[in-house]
Amino acid sequence: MALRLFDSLTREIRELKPSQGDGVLRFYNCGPTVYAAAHIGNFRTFVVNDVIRRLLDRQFGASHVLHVRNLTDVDDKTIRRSREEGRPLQEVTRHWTSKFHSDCAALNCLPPHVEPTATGHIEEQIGMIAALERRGHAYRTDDGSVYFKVSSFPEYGSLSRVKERELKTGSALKTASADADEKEDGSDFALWKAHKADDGDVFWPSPWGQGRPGWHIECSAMSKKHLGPTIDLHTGGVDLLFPHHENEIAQSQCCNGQLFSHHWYHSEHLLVDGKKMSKSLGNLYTLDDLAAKGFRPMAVRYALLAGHPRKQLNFTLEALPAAEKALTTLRTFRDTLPATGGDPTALASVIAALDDDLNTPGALGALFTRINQGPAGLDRATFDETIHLLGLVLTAPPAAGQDAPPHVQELAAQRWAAKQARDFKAADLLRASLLETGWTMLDRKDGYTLERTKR
RNA sequence: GGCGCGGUAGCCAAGUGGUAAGGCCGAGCUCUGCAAAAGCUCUAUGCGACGGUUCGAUUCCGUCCCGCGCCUCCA
Repeated sequence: MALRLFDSLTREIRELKPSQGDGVLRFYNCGPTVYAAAHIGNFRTFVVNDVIRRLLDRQFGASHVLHVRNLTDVDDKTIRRSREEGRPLQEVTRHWTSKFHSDCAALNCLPPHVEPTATGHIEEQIGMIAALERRGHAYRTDDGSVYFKVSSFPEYGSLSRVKERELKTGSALKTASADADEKEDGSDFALWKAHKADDGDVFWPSPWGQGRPGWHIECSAMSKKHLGPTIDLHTGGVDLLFPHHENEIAQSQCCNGQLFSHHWYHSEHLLVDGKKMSKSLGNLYTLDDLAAKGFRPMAVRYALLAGHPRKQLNFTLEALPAAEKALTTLRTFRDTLPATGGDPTALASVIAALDDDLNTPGALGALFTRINQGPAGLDRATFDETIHLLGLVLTAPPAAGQDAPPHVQELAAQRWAAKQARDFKAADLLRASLLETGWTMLDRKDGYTLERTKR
């Protein structure tokens, strides 16, 4: 079995394979803008990409996969944040980069092999822009900015079919961006942005004067530097399809004179309560928000994988208890398995679902279907190997109740004593008293634990 | 207005031209004094509506209704 993924460019499901002689699969995944804590919608994309990475590792061997995921550490949002907080840009982006890393680790996402930053590749970006200018694909404006001339690239729009829509709607597409006046054409986009007062001390020297790179060029430059001019797979969220990826194709191909990426994959958005997340709707969650409600990151990961990656997934808080329960079932089942000696192909149906355009809900369904047939013929090695592809970690939730207040501890001790004395009437009364304090006593084999009463 | 996606049980969600995976919830049962945990069983004559193609459609085609996303720097 080989991994087949939908390709946004050709709009068909195609097998992934390395295009170059060294057999290395070159994989570029558009990363986050580090100006705030990433929300679970962002993480849907990163978790999905993590599963892709794991499947690629499995298929081609970990040493034959090169995974690059960038950090956007300079743009309007990061600069605005820096100014609002009165802190240097680097300090802000370093902080949120670190937060992103710890969140990724909590979600058990494998780190990419290279994690380049936009500010770390200013030279490369300037080099590409200069090359585009030389080749007649870019032009300067009076304020010292440089724009990509979309009309110079006839294939522009092939990914998003933006041309079709423009032909039909004519002038219906309004250009709302602030720099519209400077552009020759509404579809042109910034490669280099001249320094403005709002940028403060964020600028670099360039052949066009002080300024900073446009957003799209960073991915073209970093991808080229770390993976070469032609890559095998480029991914991101659907919202990046246009204009970001469309612009990347234009820049890279006009600059390098060769195909940019053999395969494009876009994961769909996560909706919360039926709507796209937004602060104004109050339905935007970060991992910390959910942790505060008592949900572990692994439950979030499970919930994110419970929907098909190319379909909008409607996330609700109710999904998390369901995910926790499902993880418990998986863990409990795993513990009944012998270490080895089972059929190594026992879970082939799970892997087949993943290989078939990353059907994660189908894979989970296949997994539970097999589990419901009982443990016979399955061993832990095979089970773990399969679970590893999904990146699920099946450790038990931390024991709750150690922080019970003294009077609760006292009641519990009394009840335990009553039970040992087989005075069940007293024991039941004490259990009722405990419930009133908001705690539940769970009898174990050789003792008991205390948990906050659920609901 | 354009482009794209979706409407499957209380909730979430796969899937197929041949008669509906799975998870959660709920119900019953087993086992533990009780409770919890765990295990077992059950839960859509039905897949937005109406037409069409077909021996047969939830699955293909058409129309309609509803929801969602994108349309210049949002994963």
